[in-house]
Amino acid sequence: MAANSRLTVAVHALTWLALAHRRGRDVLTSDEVAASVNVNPVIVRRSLGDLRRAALVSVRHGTGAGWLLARPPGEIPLSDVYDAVEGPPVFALHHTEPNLECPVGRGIRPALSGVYTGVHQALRRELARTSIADVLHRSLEA
Amino acid sequence: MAANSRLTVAVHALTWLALAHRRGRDVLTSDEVAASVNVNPVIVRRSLGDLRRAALVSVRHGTGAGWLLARPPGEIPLSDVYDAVEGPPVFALHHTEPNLECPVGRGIRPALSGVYTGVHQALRRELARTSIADVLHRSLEA
DNA sequence: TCTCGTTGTAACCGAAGCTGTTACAGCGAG
DNA sequence: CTCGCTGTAACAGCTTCGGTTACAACGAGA
Repeated sequence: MAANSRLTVAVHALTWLALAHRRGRDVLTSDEVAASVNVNPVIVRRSLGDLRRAALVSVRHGTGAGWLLARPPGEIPLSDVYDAVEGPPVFALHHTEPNLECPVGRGIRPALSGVYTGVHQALRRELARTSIADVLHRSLEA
Repeated sequence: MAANSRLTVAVHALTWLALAHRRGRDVLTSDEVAASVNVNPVIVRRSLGDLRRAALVSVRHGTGAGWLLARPPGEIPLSDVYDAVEGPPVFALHHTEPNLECPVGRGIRPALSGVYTGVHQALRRELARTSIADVLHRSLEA
């Protein structure tokens, strides 16, 4: 379980909220979401907490508490979900400074930095092509 | 040091080999490469070992041993380097099977799998736009 | 055939991240 | 005031990664 499943958990939770909304149940508790994703409720709360900070979901306290979508599912691109839950970038530069007496060591960091920025943008652009509504639609037709 | 710097190390090593070749020194030892990247020589050997398996570099044993590029640097796109050294994909699906009694749990895995495949292809397409020769050129002009 | 420098790996350590779990304070509708 | 759920801290277990040491394998040259 090395690779990140955070985006998967967040998308699953949002998709489940979208389906519940379509069925007339706006509010779901983290236990209900956790039962579908099949992870611990605390994981769901951590994930939905990130999404709340990004204003993708709202939370209700007190009796009848739970989570609900803050936007229509068609207006939630996966790139927004990625920005909300994903931390460090895909590739890292050197963790120890390269040898600056070597011409390559001096100039390679800005060169690679530009490449990695382009990769990150391409990744977000690809994720932006799909919305939560798309994921829900494709999940139901399977 | 969470994120992967494996691609960075491999590209740095190949770029350094390319510059050495241009200066008339075809063969470099892993100690020489490690001195520029500023990492342990074993890390370099592990990385160059991956690149050798992908036929991007050749190795010479015995006296005057070391590594040399197996292709002109202009014909080594970073996507090939990525394929050679990078292991698991960027995103992971659920590590525990989602609840199959939920409609979302049943259909979301193929839906997300398609999205992640598209992201992976976009990432490789972006990396393919840059070659080792490009990285060397941009490093020297900095 | 012997020497010697380098490659190629295996084994282990420490640090860091992610999931999973328990525990508990905070909140608010009723 | 009660009660259910949120929000978060703290800790354990697992995995990955870089770092390091150690050693067998290899081959050009003497």
